[in-house]
Amino acid sequence: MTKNKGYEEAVRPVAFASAQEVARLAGVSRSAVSRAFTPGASISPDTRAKVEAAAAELGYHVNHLARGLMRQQTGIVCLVVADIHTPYLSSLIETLSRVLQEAGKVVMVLNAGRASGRVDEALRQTLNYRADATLVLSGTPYRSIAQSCLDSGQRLILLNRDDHLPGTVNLSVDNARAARTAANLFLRAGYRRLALVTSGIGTPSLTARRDCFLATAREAGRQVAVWEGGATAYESGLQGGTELFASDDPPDAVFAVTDLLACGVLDAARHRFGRSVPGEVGVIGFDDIEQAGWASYDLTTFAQPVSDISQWMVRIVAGGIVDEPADRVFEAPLVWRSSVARQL
Amino acid sequence: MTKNKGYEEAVRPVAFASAQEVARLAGVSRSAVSRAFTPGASISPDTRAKVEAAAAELGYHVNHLARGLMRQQTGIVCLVVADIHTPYLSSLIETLSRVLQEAGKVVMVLNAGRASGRVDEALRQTLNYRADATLVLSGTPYRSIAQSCLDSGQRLILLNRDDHLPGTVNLSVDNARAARTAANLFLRAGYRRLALVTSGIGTPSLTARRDCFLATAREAGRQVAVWEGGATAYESGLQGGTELFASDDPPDAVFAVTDLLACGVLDAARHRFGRSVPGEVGVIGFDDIEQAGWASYDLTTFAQPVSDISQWMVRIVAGGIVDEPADRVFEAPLVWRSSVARQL
DNA sequence: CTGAAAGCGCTTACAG
DNA sequence: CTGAAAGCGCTTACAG
Repeated sequence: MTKNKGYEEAVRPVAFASAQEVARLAGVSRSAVSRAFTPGASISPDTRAKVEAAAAELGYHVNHLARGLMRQQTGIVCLVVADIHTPYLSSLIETLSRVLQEAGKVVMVLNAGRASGRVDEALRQTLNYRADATLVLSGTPYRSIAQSCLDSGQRLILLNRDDHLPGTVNLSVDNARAARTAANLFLRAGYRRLALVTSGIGTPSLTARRDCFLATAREAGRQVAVWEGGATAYESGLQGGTELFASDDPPDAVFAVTDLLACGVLDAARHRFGRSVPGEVGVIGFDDIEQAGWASYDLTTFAQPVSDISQWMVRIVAGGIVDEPADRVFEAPLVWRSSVARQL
Repeated sequence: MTKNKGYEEAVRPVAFASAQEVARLAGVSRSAVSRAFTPGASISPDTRAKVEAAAAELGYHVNHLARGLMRQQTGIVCLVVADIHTPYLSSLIETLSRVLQEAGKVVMVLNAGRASGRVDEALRQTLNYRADATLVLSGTPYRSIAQSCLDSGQRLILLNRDDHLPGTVNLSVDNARAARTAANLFLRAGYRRLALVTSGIGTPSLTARRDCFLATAREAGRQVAVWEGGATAYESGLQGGTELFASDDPPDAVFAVTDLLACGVLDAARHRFGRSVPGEVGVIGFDDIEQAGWASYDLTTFAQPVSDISQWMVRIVAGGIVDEPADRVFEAPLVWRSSVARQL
């Protein structure tokens, strides 16, 4: 309350300088200070200079909280995400935060954990801080809370979700096509005993990859051994691979629905069963995480269009897309490496 | 300005309900609404119930921006960080954001890129949004801007920085001890031609690891081949390893100052020179990233005390540490795996 | 326990 | 181009 009383005596006030103080020092009005920090506002070069000098002297920084209260936007964009440490998501966050910042936004990260309900809790924070937009990178919000976001004027963008909530923008990746390509790659190369490894987490993306891979194999008259379990992580791939290769009819080709899983499968094949890759076992992953390119894996996979997704999200957030439908499906291009033979 | 005029006619107002509206609907004062959302405020169960009912009906969410304006804190904690996609940093962000949220804070991530000056730009944002605290995980801020943060009452915590700016809290890891341990491990096992691989980025941590490794080897009467270059990444390790193993006097033990580098070195040894690890070449890394535990690497390394660091940071941010010196050096425990022999 | 009032730090018509 | 004034949505002594 009296935070700035006694200001004159204090050597170094532990508090922020206000526009009021800057105005006083510069000998102009409070409004002039405001204008000096508003691009495009009408202010003479002279008073602007005076304001800037005073601001520098006082160490003044516009309070964006107060500004957000007046303007209809705060500049805050929320990222709702779980498993931040995961290679794919961390690169998405990396590039998303970069382009968002370049667009003048500031990003708030809400770690939604893996527990259910955490997404909704995050969305509530989003509302509390009056975010201009929120990008849901993992998990699915309940309709009611999502509706609240929409009602309050927030832009809500969901990544890889099935349920098209009206008012929401849905971005996704062409999982079906990639899964079909994976199956055909195996079949054409001459692999005969196909398998699929996926986690126990049934996100729409993973489910789509699984189903399309199975469908394509079936159309070609092939059975597919399916291993499903655990988290979407290396360990699950290692375990799944181990169980598959230990079975009576071990596969010679496995599509792992994620690179993390694929690395585990590959290590199981190579280190636990001494199988050569791609000669005895072909492996295909999905995501093109950095490790997929490392010499020990050199995984054939599909690249997440991280850059395209980020750019599109920013365009939506920055209001660059209006009236044209913002929903979009991005391609995940095949990245050829050496974990699957071209021809056996 | 007239955002809520015409509210009665609108089917669904695209705007936020205010405490004022909640008060009207609940038949209480504006203050009562405020109290209903302030833990510990004096309010009767009866009026609280009325307020909650009205709030639910209107979809009211306290505006934390306005709240932050009045209280002396915003609840915002900024993370200034570069290379977010990197395994070590992404796990630090993962656990930091989790514990911070559990402590009732909200985290803003400022991607400082790798360019110089970006840290200062980030710190300026920190000031604009009146963050309660900011944690600098990468890079070094200029004194002047750091001083501004301190002056404005922000808590400023720096990770692994050398320059102890007064007023700032400095957290670091015992790099010296780890590097010494690495050298001794090699020497005791019987490795004879030591090498060190580090990046061209001279952060205090990397420099300390390098210097202490070299000093320990020197004390034992050993020369160390040093490769230094590139970013702190797998590719640099691969290149460094390749050049070292191709030299006239190739090493039989290399300490890579980071796991990412170590993975590259190990792949160079194994895949480009057919050297067996740990029999012909021993490799030690630092960080204990997830990949260090993967079967293809199984890297002996030192674990970043991510959890301890996070917990300590949160205690400082939440005000749990007062008057006692908050600076701290954490140990990075050795993680024994199979990339270095116990005895050749 | 409760309400009226002042105030946080800003922006933006409005009138000059 | 400029200043006085109203208002954004909240909290918190103050007085009852």
